[in-house]
Amino acid sequence: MNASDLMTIREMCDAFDVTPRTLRFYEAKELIRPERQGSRRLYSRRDRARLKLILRGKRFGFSLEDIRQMLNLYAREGSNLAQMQSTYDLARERLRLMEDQRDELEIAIAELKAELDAGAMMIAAARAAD
Amino acid sequence: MNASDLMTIREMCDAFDVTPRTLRFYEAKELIRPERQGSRRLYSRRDRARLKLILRGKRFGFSLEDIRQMLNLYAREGSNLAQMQSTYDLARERLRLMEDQRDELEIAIAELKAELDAGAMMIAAARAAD
DNA sequence: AACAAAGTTGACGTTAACGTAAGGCATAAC
DNA sequence: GTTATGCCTTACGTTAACGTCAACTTTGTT
Repeated sequence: MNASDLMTIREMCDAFDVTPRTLRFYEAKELIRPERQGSRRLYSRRDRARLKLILRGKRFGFSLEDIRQMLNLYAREGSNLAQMQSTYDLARERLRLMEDQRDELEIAIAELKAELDAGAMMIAAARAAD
Repeated sequence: MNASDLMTIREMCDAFDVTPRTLRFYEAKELIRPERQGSRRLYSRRDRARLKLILRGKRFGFSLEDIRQMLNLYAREGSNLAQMQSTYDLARERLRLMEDQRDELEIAIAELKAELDAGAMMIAAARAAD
């Protein structure tokens, strides 16, 4: 990080634990827009903030396309009510999906555990009969 | 289901809520082996049992390849200790993965909820200032 | 000047689990 | 006999998020 607060692609990769390919990919998908010094990309503080949001979105299970839309809404006019609302709705929907997924997972875990208990008994039986 | 207990592909689809493509795909992947009457597939009780196991495996998050191996182990010699053990190990590993996934999901849900609460307040504020 | 290190732009490859035609028998109904 | 189904095989298409070259240009180092 130099005086003007700009970072090279490698510094970004080290800082956020991503590959150059990933950063270029996000740029191609219009999720970030680093400035250029000649042909080299230089990432500003703002770019880093966006990347943070992107990575967080991914942890939440949003697709890059979802994230792009939310970022654009966010950026265009921070105070547009309708846009904030639609971002909000999107997030709520995602939350429901995540909760459903968690519930299904919980059920599957319980079932698999039961299965394993039964299987463990069968293995023990086979071993005993050996 | 006729006298000999065999079902056509369509009956199978209706019974298990899958598409013909799916059944043929599973067959190509050597997960099921329906007999033929001419070129037509006919599914036996045994095939249905396997399909049940396949679908259950999918709910557990196993890949078709995992499932294939487990079915083969299961079928070859029901009482081979080493084989049962490896199936068991695979299942235990999968269980761990599922539990990890559930935990991460739980965290992400909590984070997203917090985010939404904050967002809700901002929207409310914007609406009030409107 | 010469060479290595870092960055750039294409562009094809990967993975899983099917979807989706396209074109062709075959059997069942009318 | 012919239309209407139903089934068959073959094979390319799909989706997401990058990975993995290849072939250059640019920059830094000695």
